[in-house]
Amino acid sequence: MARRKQSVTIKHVAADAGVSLQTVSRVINKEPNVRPVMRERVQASIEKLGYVPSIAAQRMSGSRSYLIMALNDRERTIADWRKREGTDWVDQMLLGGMLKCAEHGYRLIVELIDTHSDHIERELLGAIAALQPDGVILTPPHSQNQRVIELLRKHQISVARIGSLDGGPGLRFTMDDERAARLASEHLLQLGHRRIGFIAGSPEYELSAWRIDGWRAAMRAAGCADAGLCEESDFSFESGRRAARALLGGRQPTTAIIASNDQTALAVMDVAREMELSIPDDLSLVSFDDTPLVRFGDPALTAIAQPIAEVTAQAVAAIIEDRKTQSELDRTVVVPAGLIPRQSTAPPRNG
Amino acid sequence: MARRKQSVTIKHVAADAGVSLQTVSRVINKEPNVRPVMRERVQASIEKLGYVPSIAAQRMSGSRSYLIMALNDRERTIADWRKREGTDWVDQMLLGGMLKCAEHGYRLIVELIDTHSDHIERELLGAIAALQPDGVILTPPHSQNQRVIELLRKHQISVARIGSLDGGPGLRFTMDDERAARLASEHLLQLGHRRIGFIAGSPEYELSAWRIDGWRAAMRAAGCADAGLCEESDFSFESGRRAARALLGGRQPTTAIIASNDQTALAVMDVAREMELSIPDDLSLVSFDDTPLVRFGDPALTAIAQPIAEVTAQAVAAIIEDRKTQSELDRTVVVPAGLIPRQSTAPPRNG
DNA sequence: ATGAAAGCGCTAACAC
DNA sequence: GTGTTAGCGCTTTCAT
Repeated sequence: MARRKQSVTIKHVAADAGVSLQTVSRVINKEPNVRPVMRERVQASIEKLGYVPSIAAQRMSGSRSYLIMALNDRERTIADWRKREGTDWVDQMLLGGMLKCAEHGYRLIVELIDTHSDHIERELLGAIAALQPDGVILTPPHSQNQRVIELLRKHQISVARIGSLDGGPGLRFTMDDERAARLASEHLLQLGHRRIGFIAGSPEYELSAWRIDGWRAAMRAAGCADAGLCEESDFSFESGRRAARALLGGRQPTTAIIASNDQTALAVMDVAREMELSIPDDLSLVSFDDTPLVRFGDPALTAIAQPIAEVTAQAVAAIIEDRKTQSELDRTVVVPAGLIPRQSTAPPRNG
Repeated sequence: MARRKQSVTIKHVAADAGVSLQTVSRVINKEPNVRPVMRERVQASIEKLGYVPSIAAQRMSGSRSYLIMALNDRERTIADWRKREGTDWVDQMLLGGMLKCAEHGYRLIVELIDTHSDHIERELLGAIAALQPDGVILTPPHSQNQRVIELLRKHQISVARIGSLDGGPGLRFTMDDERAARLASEHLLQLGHRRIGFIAGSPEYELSAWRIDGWRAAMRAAGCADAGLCEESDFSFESGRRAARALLGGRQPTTAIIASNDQTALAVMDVAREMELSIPDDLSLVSFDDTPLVRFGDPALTAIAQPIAEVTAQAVAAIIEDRKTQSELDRTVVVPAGLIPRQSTAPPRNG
């Protein structure tokens, strides 16, 4: 197969503008030490010839690949895609990430890695070797995986971690899950609920603990007991059902439940239906994911809206900035999630 | 900034195996003219060192970039992502496309291009120059854009077109929209409907006409009049409402409607609600998209399920095959969409 | 069947 | 400020 060559290269531009390759390169990369006259002349040639640098070539010689990898848990992501229930985590990452990337001539590329695999390092190394991304955006649970973080650092790849604060210095992003859980709890407390159950997410996720903290803080601030009102889940529908039955089945059933994601929230609705509990009359419900099923279901659920697009956009921006900066960035960025009240929360019956 | 180098390169493997670079390259690319002994020796070194070729370097020298671009309409895609109503077209493309790519060491990269822009060629040229993809998967309406197809052909990029048959030779994929529309119509005819309205999609889309054809064929085969029963839309909710009002507002309202996508189907539900028509008692409804809102709404809609993941997987496979083959491929692949009966279709009241 | 050499498009380092 | 040189990791071509 014939060698496929670039139609317009930096050489063409250099020839057309009557300057050296290096000057063109400097203009492309917005480097200093180019007279405005030259700069304009080169820019004109670029426009005229419709020149766009090859990112492969840029990567080969320079330090940048103009590629940012969005790393997601393979199993969960594929399961969501297959289920087709509208979970749009990846879409929101693309929305925020791709657009921000485009502003800077970068591309976002989605990559799936097994979380529980022994050879997670091998998998990741493969992706790194193949793509050589300038940066990686880690989502839970990868964002708290020390082996992953270490590996990326060793390869001098900028890392933005979403939903994890442990794990050393770097770029950390949270949606302030603790505050979000507090908001949800306070919303229910204000409606008059006292026995508010909490379905925690998988303990493998750092943010699961934050959410419990927020709920517990709110409960205690209001003088409510929280003992026995927190049930664990693994974010799955089935584990949500188990948790819901535990919270609703006892002698003192909760009058409200906060579920750590959409699946467990739907599970609560399912159990409530079985028990002939009406939402919100007999039971109030808050979902920690604002997915389509949650928003457009009957009743529409009060939910925590996580600004995933915004967080991803900021993560991309931070990575690009990190590339330019000499010193390694070390900061935490908070893009708070908000509460959207809908029809699933109301005062308790005997409130 | 320091030059960031590959940790394990083909050189390391060659040294470790005691062979030339060339032999390693041959093994990587599964080329002939390597003795089994050598091949195994090299494979062992690759495994041992965890070597993975750099796709940037592969692209620089060879003819392949191991990148496949999935091109989507920018405006529509971003609108869907922002609306957050669960449209999962891109997700399904990723599901089918990424996994198939992974099998062959390829990556799928999503790219958004304006459809109505004058400088669509410039945009596309930019993406081509930057990424130099081996292949591009075109979705409607790009898949029928002659300028786009021409441009890609000129750059020797394999093209797989989904949802377009016009536009010359190449790899064409359809979900047999005509048959799908026929299935939907026959389903309603069998239930006893005679006045079945059809909300067509945007006439800019080739497949909109196919669907009309399928519906019309079924109607005529059943001896039903179809005059005045087809209303145009642009796939938007508002245009769906207009179409629904036209079909339901006259003296002889239709007893069933087939809507060309989820938005127009939801619009029909909206209008039906306003007119106090019950679905399916007063009106049967079929949606041409099987999105979450359609599946989990109340009532759950009878829908055409489009195998987007499967089509994309096949498109990826065809592109990769096309790269290997000398002769250019020219064929049409049909991955038929199916009908999923749900609660929105029933015999007409006076049927 | 295997190896050596040239070059893809670009940038870092250094000269001027 | 600007140009020159070397080389990134790999594949192609050609020689052996």
